[in-house]
Amino acid sequence: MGRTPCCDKTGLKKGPWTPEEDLKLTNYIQIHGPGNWRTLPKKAGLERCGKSCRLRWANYLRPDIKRGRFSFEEEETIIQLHSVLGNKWSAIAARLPGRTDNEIKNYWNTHIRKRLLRNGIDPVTHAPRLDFLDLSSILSSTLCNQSLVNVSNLLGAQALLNPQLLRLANTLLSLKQDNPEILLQHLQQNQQLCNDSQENLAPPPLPPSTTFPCTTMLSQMEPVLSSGEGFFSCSNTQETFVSQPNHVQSGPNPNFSFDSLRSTPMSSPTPLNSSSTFINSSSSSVDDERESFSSLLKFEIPDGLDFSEFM
DNA sequence: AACTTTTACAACCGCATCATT
DNA sequence: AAATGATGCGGTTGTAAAAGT
Repeated sequence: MGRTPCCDKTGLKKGPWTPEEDLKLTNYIQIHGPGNWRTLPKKAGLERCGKSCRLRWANYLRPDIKRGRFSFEEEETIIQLHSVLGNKWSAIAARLPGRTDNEIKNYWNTHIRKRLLRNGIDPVTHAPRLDFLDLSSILSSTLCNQSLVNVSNLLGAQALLNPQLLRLANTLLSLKQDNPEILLQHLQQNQQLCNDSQENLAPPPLPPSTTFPCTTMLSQMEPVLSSGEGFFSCSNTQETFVSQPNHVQSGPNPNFSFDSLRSTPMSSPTPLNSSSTFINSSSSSVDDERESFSSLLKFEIPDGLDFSEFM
C-alpha cells in the first residue's frame, strides 16, 4: 500500500509542546471536536502534524485523564493484566479509567519492569528467573527463619488457590518479616476467611499440566503473583501443590474474566497497602515500601531435596 | 558549585489495521 | 479487489529534572 508521510518533514514543529500550543489545540477541539486530525493543525493554527496533535490530545490534554502517581491498586491491575495481555498497552489502558496507554507503558518500563527484574521475575513471562536468583542465600536465609510463623502451612496451600487468600498471604508474609505483632492481628482478623476457605475450597480438579508436587519439581515452580512479586508456595508433603498461574500460559487464558479483575478482592487493599498510604508517601519511600515485598520470594525446602542439582 | 549519571516521561517513528473510495 | 488515507498501537528516543560524585 502506498502511503504519504504523516506530515511534511519541513516546516513543522517538533518536540515539547508550549502552553500556547496546548491552548490552541484544546480550544479548537472543545469547539469543533478533533474531526480530521490531518487537517486539524492548520485549522487550529498549529504548526504541528496531525499525528502529533492527536497524541498530545490523547496523552496529555484530554480532560478525563487522571494525572499523578499510580495507586497500588492500579499497579496491581496493570501487573495482572500484563500477565494476561502482554504489551497490549491500549487494552490495559482501556481497563484503567483515566490512564493512557502511553502512561501505562512508561510506568511499566520505568517502575514495574525494573522491580520485577530486581526480584528475579521475568517481566515478559512473569515467571521466576532462577538464573538471576542467589538461590544459596535465599535457601540459607529461609532455613534460618524456621522459628517464624509458617504462614503457608497456616493457610494451607489450598488456600493459595483462592485469590482473596492469595492477597492475604502476600500481606502476611510481608508482615511476617517486618512486624510480627501486626501479623498476629491480621491472622485473627482473617481467621474466618481462612476457615471458610479450608471448608469450602476443596482443591479444584486442576489439569495435570497446572499442578506440581513440590518435592519433585522445584525447578518448575512458578511464582504465585500478587502485588507484582513472586511467591512460592510449597510444603513438606506430597499432597501439597502449587497452582501454575495463568500468565505463564502461551496465550490469553480462555477462562480469564476481566470482570473478575475488577471485582476480585485482590484489588481490595489491606490497611497495610492502602492506596492512600502510597499516594501520600514520597516517591522513594513508596518504592522502598514496595521493595520490601521482595522478601516474599521465599519457599520452604522439601525434606530430602538435593540442592546440589540446582547450584 | 560544577559536572556526570540516572530517572521519568513526553513525544516521535514506523508499522498495522480499519475505513472509504 | 485494490488503492488510498486516517487512525491506532507499540517500540524507541530525546530531554528535563533529580540524584550522585
